[in-house]
Amino acid sequence: MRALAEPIRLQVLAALQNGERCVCDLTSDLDLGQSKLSFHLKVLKEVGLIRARQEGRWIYYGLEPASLLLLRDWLGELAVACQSPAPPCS
Amino acid sequence: MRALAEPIRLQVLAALQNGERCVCDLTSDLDLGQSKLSFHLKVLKEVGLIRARQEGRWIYYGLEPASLLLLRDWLGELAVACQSPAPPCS
DNA sequence: ACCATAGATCAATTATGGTTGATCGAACGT
DNA sequence: ACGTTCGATCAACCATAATTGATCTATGGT
Repeated sequence: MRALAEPIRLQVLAALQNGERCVCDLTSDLDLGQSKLSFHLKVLKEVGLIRARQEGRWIYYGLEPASLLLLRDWLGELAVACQSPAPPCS
Repeated sequence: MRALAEPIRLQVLAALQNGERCVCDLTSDLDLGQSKLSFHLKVLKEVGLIRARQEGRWIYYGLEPASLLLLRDWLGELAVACQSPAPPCS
């Protein structure tokens, strides 16, 4: 969850929404320094939100649908039963 | 999204999962200092994830289902179209 | 073998966000 | 009107995370 806190990382996820992209494309897409982007990609990869695939000289990053759906379902469950009446304060 | 970054705030959301609770109950539920809890409640309220309702001397906090479902749907959309083939790197 | 490029990593700095304790305001009871 | 309790707020401190520039590794081309 902390991984979603950073605006740049949300941009990265949005940029990967339509499929894999290599790092060099992402740097120009999002207009970011190489080091900065690499840092955020690492954070996203460590928590399992994205995955990396090396192909020759380039590395393609893509979303990891399973973990996204996990988060999605968790938010859904929160929203289900939250309308119960308040218990009286002790 | 930044509001979900902090572990304590996730605990608060979980504590509200089954309905409203007043601040005094939350402090004992989560074993938190009053000041600390108040700070995190403020953050969650500012982004619209929870709402406050005053009843006499007490204030009851509850989840805001609409915003939770909004986030939920956003994660769902991310996971839909992300399996497209990677465009070749320029 | 050599050079160029993609990308990761590291150390130093900076910025951001969380914690703590004290104080303040509002609502209630007597 | 007074004391008490709930909860918000503020200022000072502390911790964590992001940025920057340089360096390092690996791959591919010539």
